[in-house]
Amino acid sequence: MSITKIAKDLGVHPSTVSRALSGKPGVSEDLRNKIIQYAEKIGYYPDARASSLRKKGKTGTLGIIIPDIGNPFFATVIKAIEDVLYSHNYNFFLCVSDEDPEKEIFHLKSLISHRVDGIIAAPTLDNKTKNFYSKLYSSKKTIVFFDRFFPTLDIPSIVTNNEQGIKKLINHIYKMGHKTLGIISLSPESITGKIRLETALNYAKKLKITVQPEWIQGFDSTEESGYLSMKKILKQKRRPSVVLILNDLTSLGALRAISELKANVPEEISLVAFDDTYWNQIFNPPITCVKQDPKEMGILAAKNLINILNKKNVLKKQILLDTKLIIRQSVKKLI
Amino acid sequence: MSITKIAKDLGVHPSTVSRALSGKPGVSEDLRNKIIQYAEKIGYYPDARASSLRKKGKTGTLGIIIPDIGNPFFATVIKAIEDVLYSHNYNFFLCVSDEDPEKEIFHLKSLISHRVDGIIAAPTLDNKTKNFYSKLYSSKKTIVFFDRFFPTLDIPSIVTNNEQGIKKLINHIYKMGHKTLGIISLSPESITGKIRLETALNYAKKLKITVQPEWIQGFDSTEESGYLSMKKILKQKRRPSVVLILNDLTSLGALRAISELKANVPEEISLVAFDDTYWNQIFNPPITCVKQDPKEMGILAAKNLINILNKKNVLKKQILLDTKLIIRQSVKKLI
DNA sequence: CTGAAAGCGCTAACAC
DNA sequence: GTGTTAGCGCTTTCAG
Repeated sequence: MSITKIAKDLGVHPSTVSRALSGKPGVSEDLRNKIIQYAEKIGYYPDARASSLRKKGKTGTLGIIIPDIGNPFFATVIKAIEDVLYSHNYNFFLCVSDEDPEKEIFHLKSLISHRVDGIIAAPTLDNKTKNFYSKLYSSKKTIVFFDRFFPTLDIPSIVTNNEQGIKKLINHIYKMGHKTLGIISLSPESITGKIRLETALNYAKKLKITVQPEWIQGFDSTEESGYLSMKKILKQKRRPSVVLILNDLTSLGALRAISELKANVPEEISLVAFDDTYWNQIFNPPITCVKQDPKEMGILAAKNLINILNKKNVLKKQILLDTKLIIRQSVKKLI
Repeated sequence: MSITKIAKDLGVHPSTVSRALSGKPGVSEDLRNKIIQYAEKIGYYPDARASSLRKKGKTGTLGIIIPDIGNPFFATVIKAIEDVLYSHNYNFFLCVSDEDPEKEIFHLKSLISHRVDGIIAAPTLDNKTKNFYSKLYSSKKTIVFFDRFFPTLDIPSIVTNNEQGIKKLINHIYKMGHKTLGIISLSPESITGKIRLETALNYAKKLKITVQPEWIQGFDSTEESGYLSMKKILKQKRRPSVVLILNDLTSLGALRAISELKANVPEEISLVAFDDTYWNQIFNPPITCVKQDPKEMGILAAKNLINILNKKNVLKKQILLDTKLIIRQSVKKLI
């Protein structure tokens, strides 16, 4: 199944076959058709490796790195990226980092070995990964970050305005009269979680909303952590009037805990969440939240990468996406 | 950044560099170390294309084809596959078919061009795709199907026992005393949907459960379809006592319709669903359902493929996975 | 232990 | 129009 074999079988030269199959001029229509038909008949598909190797050009492949496909947020981003890439004829390797710097670097090396044209990544924020991305970038590899980025690296990125989102939520509960706040946080390694938590604490302080240390729970960005954290908060004798949950999977767990303990929302406890996923609308009552736009994030990341590859101008290096407050019925009006 | 460049810089022969870097014997330790250090210093990563081209061996890459990453079921399968592949050092191209035969065939061709070692696919069931897979398989490509398969093709597959799952659900509602049943079905192209629907209809008939034609709704496998279908059923003056929903995304939509219309489950209407995803547990009341095992499906698909690639024996060609009935509180007891 | 030469499958530049 | 030649980056003989 190679151009050489076809050439031999048809008694012509390999270069003629190459020209015929790749639509280049310089072959008579008769011969071209004969070659194309024969190639189809024997089920020939050109070897992309050999072709890209010889052309010294692009491979038409990209690498995408995400921490977790199980998270609907990332699944949605990937879906949007896929859409753009397909319409531009790119294939991509999907790499899962599990937030593990070693695993991420392993994948990066392998992507480089496969000579991908570019990399779209939600990077694990760690010194090792930072150094590696930095090296790659200075050796002219095309990289676009989404969801997270390294503040000290000048690599294009598409990130949600997390501070804005948190402030919108806290403003809302403030207006509803809440003065005590609990928080279900994320993995301590998550920069996203760190930013959201810090913004929440600072802004709550500014508005004189009390956050007792024992009201801050969460050890991880998983459903399990959300579940256990919410249970811990609910079992305290002095509870906050409202709990802020910092992402989608943890809020799923928190909601499960609430269902299980049959806590009444918003009468006994109010709830607000970062991220608007599937379940926020069908919970009883529907959850007030701040919505990121993972679809837009994916589209922008992919388009930016492609623009850079095509040497087109990229308008902004760092894109900050707005969040949207969606008011539902999970916050009790106290005033 | 090539072996030749390293060889030139160090004044040795490319073949020596190759031996040194790939851990082959026949290089003095001193020279080997010198070469390895130099390679690291200049950030050299071997060209996987050139290497696999020359070795005439495997590329270490696979292709995965799914209809939709937005669907949590497939996201979970992918996650499991990724886990197995990573531990066996395989990279993979992720391809999304959108249930479009043309798109799927386009992706298949591109996977072949990239000379993937094997393909794991939840195929779109269509004559065109069937013929294409059939051709690929007879030309010795390694393929494993999951979630769906072509009954007339002898290609290994890992599929859920859909009939069993539906029967478990219908048995349950029968025991609870229900005599009238509505169904929210899937896309007419979905073989999974077809099997589930037919089994439900036949088995209901057998148990003398009535299914009026206007109680069968659904035009698609999406959230939207589930939402609109449930609304249609709820608005009828003569309604079934229980509604069976045939997958996860449609049940999400159905639950949204129920929340919106404030229908009381299970007092006004009972619910059972195929698939146990995130939201079944946090809905009020929690949804009785039958659970597939997407994780197991992914693990088996990946392991089977790897076994075949390693010429190990595959125990069973067609694996049928059991379903599990999870009884919660969405079905009213009528007797 | 190291070097030389050949070739994986393909394409681009150059002949005729 | 078609053939010839060279070489992308790598590995694998075979020499020395």
